[in-house]
Amino acid sequence: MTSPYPWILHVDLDQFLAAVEIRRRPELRGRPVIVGGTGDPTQPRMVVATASYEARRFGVRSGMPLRAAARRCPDAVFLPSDRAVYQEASDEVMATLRRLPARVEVWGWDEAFLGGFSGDPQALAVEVQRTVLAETGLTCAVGIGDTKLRAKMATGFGKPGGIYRLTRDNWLTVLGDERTDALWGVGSKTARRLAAVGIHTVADLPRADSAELAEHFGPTTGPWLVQLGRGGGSTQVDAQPRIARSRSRETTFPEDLTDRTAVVDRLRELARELAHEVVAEGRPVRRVAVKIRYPSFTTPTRITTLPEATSDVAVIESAALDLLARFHLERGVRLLGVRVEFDRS
DNA sequence: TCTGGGGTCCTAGGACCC
DNA sequence: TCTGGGGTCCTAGGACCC
Repeated sequence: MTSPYPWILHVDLDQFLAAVEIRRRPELRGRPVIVGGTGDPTQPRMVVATASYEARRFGVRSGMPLRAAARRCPDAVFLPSDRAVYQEASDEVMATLRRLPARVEVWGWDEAFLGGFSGDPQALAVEVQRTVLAETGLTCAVGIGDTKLRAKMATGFGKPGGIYRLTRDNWLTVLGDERTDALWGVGSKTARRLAAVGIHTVADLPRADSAELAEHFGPTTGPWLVQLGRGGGSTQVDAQPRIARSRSRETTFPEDLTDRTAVVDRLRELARELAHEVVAEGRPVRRVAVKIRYPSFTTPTRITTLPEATSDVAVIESAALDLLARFHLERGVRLLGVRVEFDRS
């Protein structure tokens, strides 16, 4: 049977970081596992990256301070975040997906869109789950949709481990009464601003006047919000690897830095590390930014454009130090960050 | 519960040029 | 003469996502 829909699948690994940890330590299966920071829940200024479903039952969520997680779930196993291992596991999963008869667009560590296939999307979704589990030992939810947005939102209903389908036929039935911040791309701030102009639910958005929303939210964002309410948007799945536009390194210190020399030293380290990394990858740097977070949590950024793109580590480092001179450092520094941007081509 | 790290994209306003 | 209009580049900040 031919389908009137250009199907897209969205694949999302279940509790990815925790699942990877459980895979290498099977004795953890069934226990609440919390991954984040150094894995020491007595340390401040560290947060949960991923909590296993067992830990989520205690109310533990991503982004929660580890100390708060430990209060809610004192018996949990706390593990440090091990980026290299997660990247490797992610590569395994993506390689597995690429062997299936579909284009694969990687969307972060634990997500991908699949498109450009023919045939039954339900059968492919089952095949995705079966193959990923067989070859990597990891489980995933799969969303089926006729746009990327619908596929992505569908996955949420499939979690964990299930399959769900959202199309133009059931979009508003399923999501129409939900608050706007249920949408992928609408957060609490935008939801509040939408509510202020009388838009409360997903179904309110396609009824809204695009021009009026453009007045409130800008020429791109306004019409995009209306589209979002319809579940519309891109149907393109692009297998080309994405070329990063920027790269950054940042550190929150266990205790605020109060000594100017210490701040300078740490910034120098961050800038050098980052510069060496991107230079080794053959990516000349065009812009350099420095970010500071004060104890008050205000977080200004200063950025400069270099006269020309450079692969000279010393030039990048000194640009960062020049930017640092434009900040007040007297009241202490909670976080220091450096970002470099590349020329688009 | 005192709030990580790594990204992307959009908007607003000023500078500058014709 | 008291004030044009468009285009582009740059910076700073905000919002959002995983």
